[in-house]
Amino acid sequence: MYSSANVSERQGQAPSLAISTVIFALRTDAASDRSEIWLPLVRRIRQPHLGRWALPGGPLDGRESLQDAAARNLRETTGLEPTYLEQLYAFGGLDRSATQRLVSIVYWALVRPDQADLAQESENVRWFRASDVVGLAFDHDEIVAYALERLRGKIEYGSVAYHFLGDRFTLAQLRGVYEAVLGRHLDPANFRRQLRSAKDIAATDEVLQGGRNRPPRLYRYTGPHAGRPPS
Amino acid sequence: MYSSANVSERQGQAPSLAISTVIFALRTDAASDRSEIWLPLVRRIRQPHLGRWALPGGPLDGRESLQDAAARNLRETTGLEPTYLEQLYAFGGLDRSATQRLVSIVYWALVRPDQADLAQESENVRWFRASDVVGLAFDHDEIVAYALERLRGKIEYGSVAYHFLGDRFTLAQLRGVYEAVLGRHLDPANFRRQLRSAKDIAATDEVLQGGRNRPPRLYRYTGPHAGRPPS
DNA sequence: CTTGTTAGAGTCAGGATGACTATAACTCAT
DNA sequence: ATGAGTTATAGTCATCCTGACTCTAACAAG
Repeated sequence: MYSSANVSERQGQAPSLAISTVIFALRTDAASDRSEIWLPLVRRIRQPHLGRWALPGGPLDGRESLQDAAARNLRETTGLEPTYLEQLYAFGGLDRSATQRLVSIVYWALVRPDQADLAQESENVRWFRASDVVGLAFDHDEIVAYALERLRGKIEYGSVAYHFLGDRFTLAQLRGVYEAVLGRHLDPANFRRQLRSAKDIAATDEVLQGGRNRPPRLYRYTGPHAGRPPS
Repeated sequence: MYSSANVSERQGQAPSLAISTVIFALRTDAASDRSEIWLPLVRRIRQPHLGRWALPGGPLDGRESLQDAAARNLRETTGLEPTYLEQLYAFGGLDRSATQRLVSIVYWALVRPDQADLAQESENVRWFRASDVVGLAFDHDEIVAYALERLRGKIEYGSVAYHFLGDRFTLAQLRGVYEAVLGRHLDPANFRRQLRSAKDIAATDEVLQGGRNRPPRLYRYTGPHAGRPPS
């Protein structure tokens, strides 16, 4: 038995506070040539849930802001710097962990495909298709599901989609992001029309050469570049 | 000096975790007959910020879920049971409190006017117009501003407006809620048309008697009754 | 019974949306 | 070189939603 703590023993203790981060990246499936959402998970190297996959995270250090701690999760598991990082939700149910009362403040990040290709994989860090994750440690299954739900909600309204892509992108690539997140096909012509009226996207004078069809024009995102609400 | 703690001394300590709650209620201004957003604040009875007004809240007890702690804030300051209670944001900046590293998970609640009339006021609990609050303890000015912003965002999209009202209400009353939150005039005819297509609102066969004009029909909200996302 | 006020229905033009068609520009196989 | 296949990009058209507005109904107060 890895712990003798039970509910009555830990009633008086102050809850532990941890930060976790859901890191979403876009990967293009080589076979179908369609974009998909992936995320990195880390293998737990201690009890509870030893050996199972979990969201990157750890206890909150007294010297760090919440946002900084989430950025550190991102850096330590993938080697990447955050381009989009926002608070998702604070999870604090009584039965989240068998060994202690644990409150987790969860952030979510978006990284670009060129960054995701650089990210290290190892024995204890591996990338998974977001639609495949199941059987994670703690309540992390539900947290990932909730993060995907929020991602879907945000992409319709706001400006998150661009943060999945590099600074130059084609409209077909951007449409691929929307289709991957929303899970449905979008009409290319109508998609184009909508984005011409979107004000923080601008056409460049370059086109993407090297494809097997008519070369598409490259676009640029000119809006605000990071999502950081209050501190 | 109420504390000798400084930044370097508290670097190693685990952050304290507290729950606070922003409680919004609707009050009808007798003079202009227009609805306004009010909220109760409590006077601090200890350092830091002794004597200043602050959001109701306190440290998180190990036995309570986050939601339960927020409901307790509501109950203890107003005597009310929650009808709408949702997590707002977790604030964890390094300089929120001068005496300790403090992480606050903030909830927001909506209460109906009939409930707000029952709520006790006292020497240390008083209601304020939301647009007037300034000079609160800690960073609570910003928290209230952020809560109002979220309220505005949610009311356009979702079903929060009904939770400000009783189980029977006229369309003029509901429009008053929207106008108070959004801060602008809405056309009565267009507002009516939109709500006829809203599916979780149903007309009753009753009308409100006693006014000085044509008696308006009463409506009922039939959708889900509380906002509780994950735990 | 007239006046003032709100309730509630209806009209109309403009803008956005989804489905669809047509043409342009490129690569590749023959 | 030429035609087939594919994507880029523009345009059309009917429908729905929205804001501004008009009109009538139903009450209270004088």
